[in-house]
Amino acid sequence: MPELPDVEEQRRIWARHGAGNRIRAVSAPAKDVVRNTSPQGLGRSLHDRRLLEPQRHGKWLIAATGDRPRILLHFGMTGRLVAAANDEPMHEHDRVVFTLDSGELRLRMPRKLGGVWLARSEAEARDVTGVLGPDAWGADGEILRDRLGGRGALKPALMDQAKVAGLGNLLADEVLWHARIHPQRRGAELEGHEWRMLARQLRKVLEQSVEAGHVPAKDGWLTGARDDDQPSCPRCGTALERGDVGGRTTWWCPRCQQ
DNA sequence: CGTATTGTTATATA
DNA sequence: TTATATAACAATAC
Repeated sequence: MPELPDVEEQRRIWARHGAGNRIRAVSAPAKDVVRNTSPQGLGRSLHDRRLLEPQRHGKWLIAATGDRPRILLHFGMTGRLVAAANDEPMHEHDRVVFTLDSGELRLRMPRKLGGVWLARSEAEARDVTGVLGPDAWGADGEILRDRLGGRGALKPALMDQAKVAGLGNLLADEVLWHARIHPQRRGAELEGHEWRMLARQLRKVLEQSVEAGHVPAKDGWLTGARDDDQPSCPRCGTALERGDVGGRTTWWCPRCQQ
């Protein structure tokens, strides 16, 4: 489930195998995955462009070229980048292929959510991604209170990309569990120390997740427990509670997260 | 067939 | 008006 850490891993792959290289061709076995132009149009715009260092904002990978055209990638639920040699056989889920001077970058994505967009300007990029809040990696207590301190429940706010960018369902639960805050607490009710705790735990969870390239299902983390048959809190052993918050499945510890 | 997950969009409500 | 809540939709594996 590509959230911020997973996309950061894709950014590293693009940086390692793409940056500095020139695009020779673009092909798309699944042409509908190229969203706002055709594969041919993408190829025309990108032909012979040199790839720069890619950026990430929330769950979006922004791969700049030359200076104008940017490639925007969103990985949906199942997408990832694969660096491959030119003669490597295609995988059935390789949806878009960027052929470079050396090797290829392939968007491998079993389910065709997400996709590839072309943006010729900052404004076009914004239209594609929608309004994105500040990236969650780097958000401090001030920013969190400022962005999430509304009257709504905290978890849906955490996942709202316009408020803070990069968190999905798994990370939101993980961070709230670490910070011992109930997912349905209203942002407006939180105290100063809770914002600081939230920011500290957010930083900790993101640090370790970004390093791993995904949210690790490690001991002592909610993600390591939530898929068990009888999930219990890794901290206190209480049976975890499962519910629906903001339309998403949510796990929390009824004892730690009051 | 329902569930799961990422988003977007539309509509309703406070 | 703005923010929030709810539901539908898209895609595909299990």
